[in-house]
Amino acid sequence: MYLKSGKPNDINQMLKEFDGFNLVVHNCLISANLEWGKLEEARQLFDEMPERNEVSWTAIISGLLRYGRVEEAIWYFERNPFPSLFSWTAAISGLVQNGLSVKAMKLFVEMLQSGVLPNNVTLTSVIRACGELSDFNLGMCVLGLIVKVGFEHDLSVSNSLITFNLRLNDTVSAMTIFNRMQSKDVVSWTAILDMYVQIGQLAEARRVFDEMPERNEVSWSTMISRYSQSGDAEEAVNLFIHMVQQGFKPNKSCFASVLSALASLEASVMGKIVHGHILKFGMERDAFIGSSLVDLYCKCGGTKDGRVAFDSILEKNVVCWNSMVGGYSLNNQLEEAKELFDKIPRKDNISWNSLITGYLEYEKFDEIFEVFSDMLLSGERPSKSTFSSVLCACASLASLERGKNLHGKAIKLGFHSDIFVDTALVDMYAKSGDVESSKKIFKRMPKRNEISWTAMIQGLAENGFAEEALAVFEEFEQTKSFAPNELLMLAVLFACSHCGLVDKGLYYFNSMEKVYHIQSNDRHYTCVVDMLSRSGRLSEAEKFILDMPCEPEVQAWAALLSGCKTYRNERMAERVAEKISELAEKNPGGYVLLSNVYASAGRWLDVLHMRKLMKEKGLKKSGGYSWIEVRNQPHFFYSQDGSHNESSEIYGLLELMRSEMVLK
DNA sequence: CTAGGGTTAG
Repeated sequence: MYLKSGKPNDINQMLKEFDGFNLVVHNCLISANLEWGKLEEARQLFDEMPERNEVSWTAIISGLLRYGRVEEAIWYFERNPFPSLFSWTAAISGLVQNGLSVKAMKLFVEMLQSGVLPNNVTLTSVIRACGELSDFNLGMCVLGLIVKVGFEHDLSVSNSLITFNLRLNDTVSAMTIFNRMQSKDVVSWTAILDMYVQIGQLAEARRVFDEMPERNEVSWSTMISRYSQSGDAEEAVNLFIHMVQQGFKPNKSCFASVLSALASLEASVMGKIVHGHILKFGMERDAFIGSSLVDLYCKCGGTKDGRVAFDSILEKNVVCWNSMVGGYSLNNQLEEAKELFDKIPRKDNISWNSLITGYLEYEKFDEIFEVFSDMLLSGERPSKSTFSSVLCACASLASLERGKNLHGKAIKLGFHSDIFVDTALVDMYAKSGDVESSKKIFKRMPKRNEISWTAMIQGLAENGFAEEALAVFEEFEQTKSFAPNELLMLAVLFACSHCGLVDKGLYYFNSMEKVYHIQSNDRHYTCVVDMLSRSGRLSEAEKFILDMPCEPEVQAWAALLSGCKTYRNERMAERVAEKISELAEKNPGGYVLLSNVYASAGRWLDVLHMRKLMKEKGLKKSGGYSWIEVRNQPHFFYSQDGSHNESSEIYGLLELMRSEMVLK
């Protein structure tokens, strides 16, 4: 009683005052110290004992294993003069818990050879090891032994067998065992609940949960984490609230799951309340909870609070570091991200990807290639998400050479038919102007999602193959595998606009809400205005833009203005220009756009006027530019001037080529 | 001495 409720120091003090030595009291003290996490004290007590029995040995072995001190535990195990069933079991289960299932199985065989028969506890650990190894045959051997020793109707053993079958995706066997069990406990029910989630039947899992005869914090935790993992964060949080209301005390796993759900909802207020509870229980130093807290605060934009949570984690694992690096990346604190990244003691794949994703989000492309080559040098194997990020950078830079190189690496690493990598490749080749390669990859993709289709349609349209883009869209509609999304429809409208299929475009635009139930946004409207303006249906375009339910983009007016210029409608041009000037007052981009629009319309005086106006207002947005890559080196061409240092040569050559073409 | 639940990127 005293040991369970008392403070370790008081009791250790008592022991010193205790006259003489009592083996039983001493053993109790060792287990108590282990319970309190006082590993060194427990070890010292053990080492100083004048005599030890099998309980002492078992306690120290299992205690060391509980804290992951495998080698020391084995050292004691090998010197144990009383190799009883208990100490064998302690060693085997400890090894399994530390992920050393092969070692555990070897020990189990040794145990059998030494003539000791397993009990139900030993068997549960051994079955778990078979499951971790996903070894069906090994599992069947153990099952034979179970039947032989007569434990096939044991509750714990049956529970373990359910999990073993689930791990091997044999839900039928798992269900059979569950149904045949005479008595079931909360573990059995929780396992079967998880089975329904595994086969994708979350609703059925919820039914099991609601009808379970008995629930504990693990059952709650399972259900909450499953909701969170399958993207239903609201339901996860709801369930958490119910759990607390019903008087269950959430444990670490549960807090970690609910924090993750709150992070995806960016619910900072609720997050702070939960954080309060965690502080009350003193669990904020835990690695699982800590990394979830870091993630929560960073997703809500508070990297400072995130950092405080990070710094208070006692034993940081790689996930903690990754969460913090990802948090900085997310909030455009890329220097902090890199600085922290460099300090990660043992980086994993996600560490690299978190940093790369940050650079991608904020368009720091050079850094991406730098980090990527560091990654390769460090020996870390890029994953499919590494490839999709780095390929995306190549696409943004239209960097064909680098893209091809990556394509080769991806094939070598066996990512050639991964949906994410393939989509990134389709996009990269299309953006770099190599439509043929883009098409080739798209055609042989075994599976496609809406992003793959969008990349292909957009890619074709942008490279001047608008009709083909529309043909691909029609092919998409025939697959009927999923409904198009707004981005896909934007690509379709873009294609219609670029091949003059105005009525078809209008048809698609009108079917967006009616057929596909997609809310059209300002970019879709701009596309339609562009479409109408290009084909000379100017008054229709103007009416369309004025009837828009949302605020039109400046680009919509610009498209109309450009149409006015092409079809020489001076009066409308005046009206539109007026409108653009109004909008341009509001944002700096507007001025640049306006000056570019005027420039292309040939009104140089107005251009000069606009640029002057911008200068006066202190607006410093650079004009548009274009670039091309030669031998991995980008060359930039700005629209205002001949800023490229070989521009006169380039333009000269261009002129020469033009005359050649005319001569032919 | 045991079975069931946990955090990060895309």
